[in-house]
Amino acid sequence: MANIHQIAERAGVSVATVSRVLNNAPTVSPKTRSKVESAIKELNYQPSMLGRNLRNSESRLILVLLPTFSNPFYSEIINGIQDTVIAKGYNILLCETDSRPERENIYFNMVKNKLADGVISMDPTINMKKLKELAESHPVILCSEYEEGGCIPYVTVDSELAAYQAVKHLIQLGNEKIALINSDEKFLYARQRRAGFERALKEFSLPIREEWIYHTKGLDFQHGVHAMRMLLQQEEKPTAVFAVSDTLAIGALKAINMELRAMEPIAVVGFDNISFSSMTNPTLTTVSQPMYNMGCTAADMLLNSMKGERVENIVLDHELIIRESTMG
Amino acid sequence: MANIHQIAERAGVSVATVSRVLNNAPTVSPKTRSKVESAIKELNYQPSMLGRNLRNSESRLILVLLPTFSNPFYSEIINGIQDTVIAKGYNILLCETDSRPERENIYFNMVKNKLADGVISMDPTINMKKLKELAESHPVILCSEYEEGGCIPYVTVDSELAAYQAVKHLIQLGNEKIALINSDEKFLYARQRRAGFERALKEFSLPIREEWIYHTKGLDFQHGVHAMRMLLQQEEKPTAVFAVSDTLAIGALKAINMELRAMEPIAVVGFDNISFSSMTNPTLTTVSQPMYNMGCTAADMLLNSMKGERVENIVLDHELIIRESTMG
DNA sequence: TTGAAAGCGCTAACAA
DNA sequence: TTGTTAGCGCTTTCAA
Repeated sequence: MANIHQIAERAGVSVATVSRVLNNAPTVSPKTRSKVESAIKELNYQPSMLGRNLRNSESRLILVLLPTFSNPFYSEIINGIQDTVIAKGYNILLCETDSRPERENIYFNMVKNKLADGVISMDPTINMKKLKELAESHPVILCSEYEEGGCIPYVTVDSELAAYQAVKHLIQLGNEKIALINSDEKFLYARQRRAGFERALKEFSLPIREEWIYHTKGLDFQHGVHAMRMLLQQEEKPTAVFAVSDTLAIGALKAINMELRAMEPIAVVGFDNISFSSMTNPTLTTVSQPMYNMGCTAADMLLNSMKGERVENIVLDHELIIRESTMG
Repeated sequence: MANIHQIAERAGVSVATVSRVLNNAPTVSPKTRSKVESAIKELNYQPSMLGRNLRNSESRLILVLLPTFSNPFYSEIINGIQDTVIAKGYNILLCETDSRPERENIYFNMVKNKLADGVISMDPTINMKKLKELAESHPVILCSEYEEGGCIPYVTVDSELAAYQAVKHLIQLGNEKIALINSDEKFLYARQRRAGFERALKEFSLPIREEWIYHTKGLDFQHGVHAMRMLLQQEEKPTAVFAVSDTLAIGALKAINMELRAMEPIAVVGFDNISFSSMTNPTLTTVSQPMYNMGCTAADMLLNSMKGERVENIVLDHELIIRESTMG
């Protein structure tokens, strides 16, 4: 692989001139430019990012942190991030933390080391203290999960409102016994969705019954299956369920299908509108988050923040998608 | 952020010595070492990857190419790759080509630019000519999709055999009218799975009927739905379907559920064993590919290849997972 | 056991 | 308009 000196030599100019051509500096005569350009072609030269990055003290890499690849919710967000940053000449370093703190450290060091220019975190399990520390000296954006009253800019949806509307929908269908399948309430979104759930129940003077609130240990389908089984073991069974994630809701649907062949159907609402949610039987009523757009927005915010601009928090619109799982 | 000079100054040694401590060189006296180490601690120093990478002419980044994030098949493979390379001090640069050639170029240039040390491609739509060119001078491994008789090492499963076994399973269940939902046969795996499909039919003297072979334009659920609808419009309907991807099979299941309430069930077999496949109703019989293991293997092969070792192609075992969709 | 110095490939300030 | 040169932060050779 040729380097800039060889190009300079071949074109009979200095390395500075080659660099100018490479960076489209306006102060190069057309004649010189074309000499350099042919040398570049002839030697099939590609400027080294390593050299450029060191010199410019940037890597043009964006670190994207997510807890797991296996929840399709993240896939669409990543699409949005990737499309946006690529258009600006950046790339993404996708990092699954798997909720393992030692991984977090690796990634934070990459940023401190200038191996990544900024961070978008979608990981609810992240060490917020360390992230805030990082954010003091490096651009960081939170996507989806955020910190209330924190100093790191975020893009998200109004989880409380969405949950409220989802549960209200169940109530208006005539359900009075509504269960909640929640994840761990150490996560903000979990607390918010629970709050929305409770607000709807209170508004219609329905009691909040702890035995109908189940906390899962994760978001995999299997956790949803397990949660629903637990709920179905109650003496008095709920007639409807709100699950804080489509993956949990789909697991719940599965459990209902398996255990309740002859019983009255149980209405189910999920959250996220992952593509699989229209493939289940029945199809899943769910809260649609604008995942792709959320990714684009997070990326834009980060790029702006990297330019030194102040960025504002953004709350995107959601939508309740009504499908068969709440249509009897 | 401190640099190596500041550490050297603080510790009262030369930068060479600091570098030696950083790299655990054995020729540093314990006393000097501890002086340097405390300087590092005091200044909270992290060596810059950018400088190190330039000097060593490596980036410790592995480029992973995939066509799309939205097929969960890839998620598990990526998990395997990531776990393996992280253990060796590498990270992955995950790149969705979206089957867009201009993106491919960006990524190939990153490798040529030394911004990535090697490539694992899982993208069937990749420009194989260019990839081969790249592979002449850089480490490249193909994962899942590969080139027969090509020179790039690969890890995959025996698609033909797996398809044969899947279809044989359908035949042994008594099905004589078996449809194939295939993707575009420009992909090797599609041709191989079709070959396995045909081998099974021939072995049992069943005719191969073109009207029961449908080629989709993609692997999304919706393509499976559409394909199944087309098949159900045939005068003579198949009694069983083999789909070359779980996503297509799940779409097919959906179409069957929607259109056939009162009809005889149609048996369905998929391919990949994605986690959704046990959440459908009925659960999906499918060919399980060892996705995580495939990812680990691809990563190991690449790391070996980067060390200059010769690597052999590897064909991993698959397994037919029989579930409700072929149990009447 | 340690240090001085060259150099990885590039950009940019300054000079001409 | 172009060239010279310093330097980004690190590793490594050579010499002491």
